[in-house]
Amino acid sequence: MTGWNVIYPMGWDDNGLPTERRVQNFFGVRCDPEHPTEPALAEANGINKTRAILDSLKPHKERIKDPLPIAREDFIRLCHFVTEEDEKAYRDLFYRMGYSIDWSEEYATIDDRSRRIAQRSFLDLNRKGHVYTSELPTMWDVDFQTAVAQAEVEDREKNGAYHDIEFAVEDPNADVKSFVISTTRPELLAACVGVTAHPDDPRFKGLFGKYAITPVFFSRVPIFPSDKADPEKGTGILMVCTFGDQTDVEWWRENSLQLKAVLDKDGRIRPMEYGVEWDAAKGHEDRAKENFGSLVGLRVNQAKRRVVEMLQDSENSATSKGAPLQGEPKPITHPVRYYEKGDNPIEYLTSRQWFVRLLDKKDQLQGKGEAVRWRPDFMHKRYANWTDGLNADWAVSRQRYFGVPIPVWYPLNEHGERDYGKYIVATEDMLPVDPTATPAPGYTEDQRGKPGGFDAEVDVFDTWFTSSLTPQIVARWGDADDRMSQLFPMDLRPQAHDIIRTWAFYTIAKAMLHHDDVPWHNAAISGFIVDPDRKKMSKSKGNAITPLPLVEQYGADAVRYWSANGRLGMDMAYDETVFKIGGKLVTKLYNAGKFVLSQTGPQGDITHELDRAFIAELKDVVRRATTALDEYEFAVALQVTEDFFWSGFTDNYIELLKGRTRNDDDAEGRASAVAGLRLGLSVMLRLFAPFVPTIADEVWSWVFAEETGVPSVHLAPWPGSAGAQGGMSMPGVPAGHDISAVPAPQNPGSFAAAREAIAAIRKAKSEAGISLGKPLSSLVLSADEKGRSDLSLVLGDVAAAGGAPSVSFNGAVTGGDTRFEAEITPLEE
RNA sequence: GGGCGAUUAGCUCAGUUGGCUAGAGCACCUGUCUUACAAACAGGGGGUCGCAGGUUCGAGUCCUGCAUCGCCCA
Repeated sequence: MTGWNVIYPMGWDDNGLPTERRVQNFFGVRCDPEHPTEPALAEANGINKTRAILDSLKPHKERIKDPLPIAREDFIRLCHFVTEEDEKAYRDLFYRMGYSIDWSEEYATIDDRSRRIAQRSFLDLNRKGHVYTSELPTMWDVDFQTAVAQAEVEDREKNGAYHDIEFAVEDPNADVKSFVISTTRPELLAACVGVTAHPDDPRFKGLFGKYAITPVFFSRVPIFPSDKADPEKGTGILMVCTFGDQTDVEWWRENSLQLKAVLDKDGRIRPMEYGVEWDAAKGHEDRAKENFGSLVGLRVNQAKRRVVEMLQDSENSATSKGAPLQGEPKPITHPVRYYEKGDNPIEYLTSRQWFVRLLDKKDQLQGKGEAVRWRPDFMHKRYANWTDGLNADWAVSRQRYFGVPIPVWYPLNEHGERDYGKYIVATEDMLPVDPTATPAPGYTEDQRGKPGGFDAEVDVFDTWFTSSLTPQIVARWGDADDRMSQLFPMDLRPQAHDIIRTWAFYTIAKAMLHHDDVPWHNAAISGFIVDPDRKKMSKSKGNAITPLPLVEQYGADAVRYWSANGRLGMDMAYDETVFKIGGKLVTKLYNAGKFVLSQTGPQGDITHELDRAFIAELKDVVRRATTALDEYEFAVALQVTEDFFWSGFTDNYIELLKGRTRNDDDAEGRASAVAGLRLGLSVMLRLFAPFVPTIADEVWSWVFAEETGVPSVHLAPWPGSAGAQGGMSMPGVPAGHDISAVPAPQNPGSFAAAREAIAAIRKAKSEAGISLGKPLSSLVLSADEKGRSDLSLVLGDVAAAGGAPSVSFNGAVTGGDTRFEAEITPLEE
């Protein structure tokens, strides 16, 4: 409407765990890459057919209890079926909501272009030295069995218990022969590789440099000082395990401690011979081996119970002073880290992953964050705080199936072992590529898995690795039809505040690493719709609402009206009355349009003072609404428009004109009235068009479409706009629809004065208990000099609207808060 | 523990750089079938602006502290 050629693409983020989980639950299957493909499944062309085939392989009831393993290829096909269904539902909803999306610009993060550009991103990062693969302790979800990134982890307040456990000091000559540590995770005792306390803590100063012996497993571990140990917490001395948390990782690294990985990728205790592969104090080897053996295969919680039992056995003491467990466990609540989509706590496992180097670029990332205009401003703080608190590089590899493959292979040595240092990256011409299906450059397929041959990376990218490229995907970065120079950086990223640390952050990071630029100039951060008690909506709490039933009940315009009331960055309490108000606005627009377009009369210009004064106010409304929209303050624009529509246009201007539009004796005044009404309606429809597009376009279609040759209000020029921008073609503003062509009134206060006068007359009629349409035989207004002067040019309209033959004046209003007061005499019947 | 936001009428919310008697819609009360609209219109009542200090001629607005709620992070 303002003449700009705007791109508004639609992208579907269909990679990732939620899709996989839905497929697993919906079909009763699980992905097993070792499993052969099922030919029948390849024939399936949709959900129903697929279910029938699966039912013939294994009944549904049994599959739900014990999921059917299927090949990766088959699994991915099912993922596509599910995402297609979901996307269809959203597409239908967005159509009904009237979003002006360029549907020809639709893309999905799993489609060929997105995969190609995501892999191109990896190639570029690799070329620039920003990626590396390494075997490191990483946050791991034991249910999904994948690495997760810092951004995907959240703290949850959980019940736990401090267990006080006695350790022995190895040195027989030490002053202190034993000490007690306090831990919430006794099951990690077998992974204990050190003990630490604060360097200034007098209780433990003498121990530093000596060794401790753990109970139950009789492991010899160093005692070292650390500033990070809190003397106030627990007993002030604690065990370091591989790995309980991020601090353990740091202690392990800084002190070159041993690695005792006790947990397997599925969250169970690994088979390992304590006292054989891992040391145990002399004479205790068998005991250590037997104790650990009883834990093998147990889940974390089971292992915890078993270790606590063993800690109650004095035979397992390292000091021969009775049971190592001191007293009863003390219940506490404490924050526990979870993968945001997970049901069991995060564990720190050592595994090989791919990383994007970000920790060394915090300053640059802050600079780019400052170069983006955040709306509202304070949202920038969220970004800055997150960037400041980064403590790990971005782990981008995921041990999942439905995602963009990492385009990498590894050469195998003569023993068939991967040489990770010499990894092979795909070449540009291969993209998109699935390395498990295509041989590495320079190799042939028959060398796959053979000594001296190659082996494919099976991991896929984190879903954010692709969705952080949405500007580049839309701009087709690096493709033959590249549009980067026109579309990058983009103008606006609209998104909610919960994904500043992920979507916004990673998108800024990628734009910086690839282009040393910002991805967009503005970030408009919306709040959430919260339930009437201001609680976050969630499916599991049962307080969530979905838009479609509301669209069906109240109409798309009412739903849009409601959402347009939300201020950027502010949560909005769900309030159904707002839909009703939106519905009333739609009805009112319909009725006002019907009335205005039914007024006929001689053709003519807007010459009357009242009409020009009304248009002058309307110009101001246009100016304020336009300014607000320029600042992304759409709620303000709507409110300014709506206020004037009700109190300026329908309740007053239309009412004041009803006399003149029917006055056969004043052709010029009548023509001016009809023209003023129609221009007013035309402008109001265009101002409302972004908010209530359906009714605005409906009313436009009745007369204006044909009259102007502009078939839709959404193609009509924005009131007061400069016309076509940047080479776009726009229809000119048709005669009678151009607000700027109307001359200024003689007195800018005319319309306001008429409005106040009519209010005074209404008040008098209301207080007299008579109908507002009741004709008057006399109408006397009290007004001061200024009031009389402001009214002088519009008296005829005021008298007609009041139902009086004429207006006479009295002295100024004494007291009160109005300029005008009316004395009325109803006409005798 | 750190950061951010919010707290204004019964409800949902505006209130721009400090400045007339703090506003809107809904709800409530009263009136009106009025030639676009009764899913309407008109009139009216209703607030110690979370609390306590401070700055100022003047504070819903600025400063300090506190309380409550929410979000983000540790």
